[in-house]
Amino acid sequence: MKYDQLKLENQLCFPVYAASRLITREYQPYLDELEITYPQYLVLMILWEKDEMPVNDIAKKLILNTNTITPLLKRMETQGLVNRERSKEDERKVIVKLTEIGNELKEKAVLIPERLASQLLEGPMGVEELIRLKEDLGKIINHLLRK
Amino acid sequence: MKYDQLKLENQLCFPVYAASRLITREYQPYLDELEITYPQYLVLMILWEKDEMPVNDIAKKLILNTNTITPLLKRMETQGLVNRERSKEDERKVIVKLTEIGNELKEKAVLIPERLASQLLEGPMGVEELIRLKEDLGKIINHLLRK
DNA sequence: TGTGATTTAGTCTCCTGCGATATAATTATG
DNA sequence: CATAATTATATCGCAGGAGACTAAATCACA
Repeated sequence: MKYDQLKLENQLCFPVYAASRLITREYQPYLDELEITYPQYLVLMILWEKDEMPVNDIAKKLILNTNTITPLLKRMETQGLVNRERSKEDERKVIVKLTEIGNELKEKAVLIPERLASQLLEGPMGVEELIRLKEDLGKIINHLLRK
Repeated sequence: MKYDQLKLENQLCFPVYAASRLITREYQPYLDELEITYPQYLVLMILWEKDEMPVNDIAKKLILNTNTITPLLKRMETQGLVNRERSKEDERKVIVKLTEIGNELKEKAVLIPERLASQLLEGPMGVEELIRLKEDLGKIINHLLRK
């Protein structure tokens, strides 16, 4: 059939798109407990690893534009999770850092990856396959970023 | 280190999330030519394969809620890509079908998957690996939908 | 030193994506 | 037949995500 490549099932794009939403959905109940959203969780993970980062560094790590990250960070500031203040050295930069509350969330969040991992492992894929999947996606991400 | 599992790089979720956005971004220039968005393209692919579907069937295929798909379809109707009309047999149903214009877009769209595929194949992964990746994601999607 | 380019954030606007809820049509059941 | 449950779609409100653009600070270099 001439248009076979236009079938949804034959494309890589759709599974990536669908899996992304389904995985986010899977996080939802755990994130609800902490009263944060999935992108907020990603920001927190970055800051837990290295506190005090300029907006742009966070955007780069998450591969997001500043017009996405700025309102996100503002909402997080309103919720009392982070502080935002201009850098003294370079006044173009806004340094984002965790509040006490943001820092304390780490203790509760530490269980989330374990729970997710065990949920995924209930499925047909083993640890090695999931790691390979992660690495394969990493290859695609690097390839697309390189251009 | 106690919190290693909270590092961004150690989680599967983030690569899926990032790859999804990057791939969509890769489609953008091609979709811009057709003046459609990525989710609109997904809807069209479904209708190109089987025209005249109720809203709910489209939503299920795309794993989207009706509150996402309804405004999407309305915008597509405004753009003249599809028609929406209530089913005679079951008046709860709204049947979505392609317009002449929506149908003709198929001819132009047929090149998109080829272009995307060749772009991905410029990267470090071969056809077999990409197919395996698609299947692995399919396994995860099925597992998460099953629950 | 001055000025044009670059960097960094932010704003505006539009399109998703979804939880909660509403409404109307249909089906199931006592 | 009546009404409760289910199904199909839509609405409301909020949080992303991104393109196009603006503004301010800093940098590069003639």
